[in-house]
Amino acid sequence: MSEKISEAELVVMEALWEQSPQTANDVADRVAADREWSLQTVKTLLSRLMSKDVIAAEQDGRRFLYRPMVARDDYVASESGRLVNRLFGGRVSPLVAQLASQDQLTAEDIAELEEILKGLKS
Amino acid sequence: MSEKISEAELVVMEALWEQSPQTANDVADRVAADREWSLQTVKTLLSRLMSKDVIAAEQDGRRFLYRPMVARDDYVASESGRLVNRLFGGRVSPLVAQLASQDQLTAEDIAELEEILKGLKS
DNA sequence: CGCTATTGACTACAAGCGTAGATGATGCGA
DNA sequence: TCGCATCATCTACGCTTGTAGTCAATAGCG
Repeated sequence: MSEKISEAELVVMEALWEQSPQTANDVADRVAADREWSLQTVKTLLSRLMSKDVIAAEQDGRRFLYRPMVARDDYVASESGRLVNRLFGGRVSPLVAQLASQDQLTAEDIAELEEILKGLKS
Repeated sequence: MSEKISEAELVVMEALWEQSPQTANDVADRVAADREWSLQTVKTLLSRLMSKDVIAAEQDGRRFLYRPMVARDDYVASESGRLVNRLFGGRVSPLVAQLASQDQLTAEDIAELEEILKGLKS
């Protein structure tokens, strides 16, 4: 489907998902929390995301307001699916087993997982 | 830690994880199931994996026997962790919720997840 | 002992990525 | 109306990736 979003581009996407629409400057400010990027870098990333059709811009006076064209949920879904397929042969439980063995599961996670399972069984 | 393994390189790693040690030819044959790569391509990938120190080679006559230096489990663990951190703020349950909402959970997965949770609670 | 087939090393090359400078248009304040 | 600040666009450049060709060494066969 929509082209691959690179690591750096994703940081910009996150900023837009957090709030939109935003000007390039807004995005740069928001991104500055994570990365030490110049404004130019952020603009380049915005323009690459534009050509990948994952964001759109609407003109507002002499600047542009950018907004995401793909929902974060959709992106996250496709990335998670890709990982599960690549590394776990499409099976989800080994992934969780893996994370569990790394102690990446918080008590809260465990409780929530139980909820999820309960919901699925009915 | 060890450097990033690219998509194509991962295919080669999978072949080595499946069985090792193997010669370049063995790997190429095994890889041929997935990808239409020339033997040269596989050799290049092997040599890049060597310089990334994720595989090692031992000389056997005039050829080399390659073997992985990182366990598949370790790699998988770090990749899963990365994904969970990048996309879910380190929380595991939203990942599973996400996959569940895509119907990626098989009945078997659900049963196994219950087992995992049971194990964790004790 | 010389030739050929095999094998790793070196080289290549286009596309994508991370990072950013230079340029050019333009709206606004003086 | 003129200069400046502000934007977006164009260009750049070194690095990685995907894919593969060529070269040089060498082991084994005849």
